[in-house]
Amino acid sequence: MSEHHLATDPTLPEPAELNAIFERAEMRDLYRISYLANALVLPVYDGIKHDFGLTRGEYLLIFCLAHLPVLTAQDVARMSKRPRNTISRAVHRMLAEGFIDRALDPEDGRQARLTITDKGRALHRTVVRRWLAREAEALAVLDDAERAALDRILQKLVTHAADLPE
Amino acid sequence: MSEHHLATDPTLPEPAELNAIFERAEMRDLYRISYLANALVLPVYDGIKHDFGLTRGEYLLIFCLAHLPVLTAQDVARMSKRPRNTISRAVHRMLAEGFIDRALDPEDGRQARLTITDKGRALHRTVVRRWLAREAEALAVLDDAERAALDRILQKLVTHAADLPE
DNA sequence: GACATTTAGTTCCATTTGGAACAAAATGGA
DNA sequence: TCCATTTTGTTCCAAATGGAACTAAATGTC
Repeated sequence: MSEHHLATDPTLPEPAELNAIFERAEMRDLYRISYLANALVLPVYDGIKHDFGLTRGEYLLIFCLAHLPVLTAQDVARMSKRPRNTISRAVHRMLAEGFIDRALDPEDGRQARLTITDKGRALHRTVVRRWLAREAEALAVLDDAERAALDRILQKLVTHAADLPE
Repeated sequence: MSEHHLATDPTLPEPAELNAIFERAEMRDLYRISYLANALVLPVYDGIKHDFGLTRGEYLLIFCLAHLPVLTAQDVARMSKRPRNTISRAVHRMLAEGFIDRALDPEDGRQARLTITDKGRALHRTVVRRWLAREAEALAVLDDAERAALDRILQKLVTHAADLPE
């Protein structure tokens, strides 16, 4: 096995050894959460873009409006922690596609009230199936107790994170 | 409270009500994981870019090399589930900055063996403090048992996710 | 009521991003 | 040995991204 590889030692890791980083990372949980978002969530967004032509920000806008009846662009920016200009662009493209409606607020000339259309809701229903399928794949390794624990803990983290600075 | 707002009903949500989406989202866990990655992780990357001029992909490269002694660019792409061209660019910029070294593999002319330099390791040590601080803030709402549970569950999810398609 | 400050939304611009096509090296058959 | 296939890494290009500066409307202060 070892015959004068000194110049190139240590050896390159086997594919399976690459997972060692999950245990060695100093910020274990943050690193894993970030990895999971990449590995689980981004492929779904890729599929959404491929099949429906929506970017991440555009779909997020529809998703928010599918769960809260009226929102301003600012609301969406706050909910998704994304810059306002991204949302602004998404609003105009989703308007053009007929997925959302927009009504100037008669009581505050600055803001506009955004709502989802039937077409937008139909899109949402279709896409949600993909999310649920992906989630089921991902959570397949967990038993019921673990799922319940994860659910409870994530909810705590998420409401706390919403209050953190930056 | 209600005096002829019919044209603009229903009312816009209060800021606190925006969190309702965490409970209404069909793919609760996936949505929360994605949100946490945005809310917790991206601000740290912003700080890294601001203070050290490294993009997310560039820092990830250094981070991987800080935990595994030798890697190819392909290894890093697989570990981080990012496209190879992104890593390729990061390699050359981090070489120019002196954070990593690169040695052509004498046994396989296609690949190059990447290692971290002392300068890279010093950067890593500095940046890790930010990650740990952010993680501590985020996990402050959890008790010890919850942290242990989260740790165990995330490890399960992460190793499973590494095997999922896409 | 005039004026500074805040807030919602948009536009501009430079950077980042990733898919696709590519060259070079290695591998696997026949 | 020869040729098809796979693998590593790179370049090209079009799209997405986000910071900063801006307009317009609302709010707060004197």
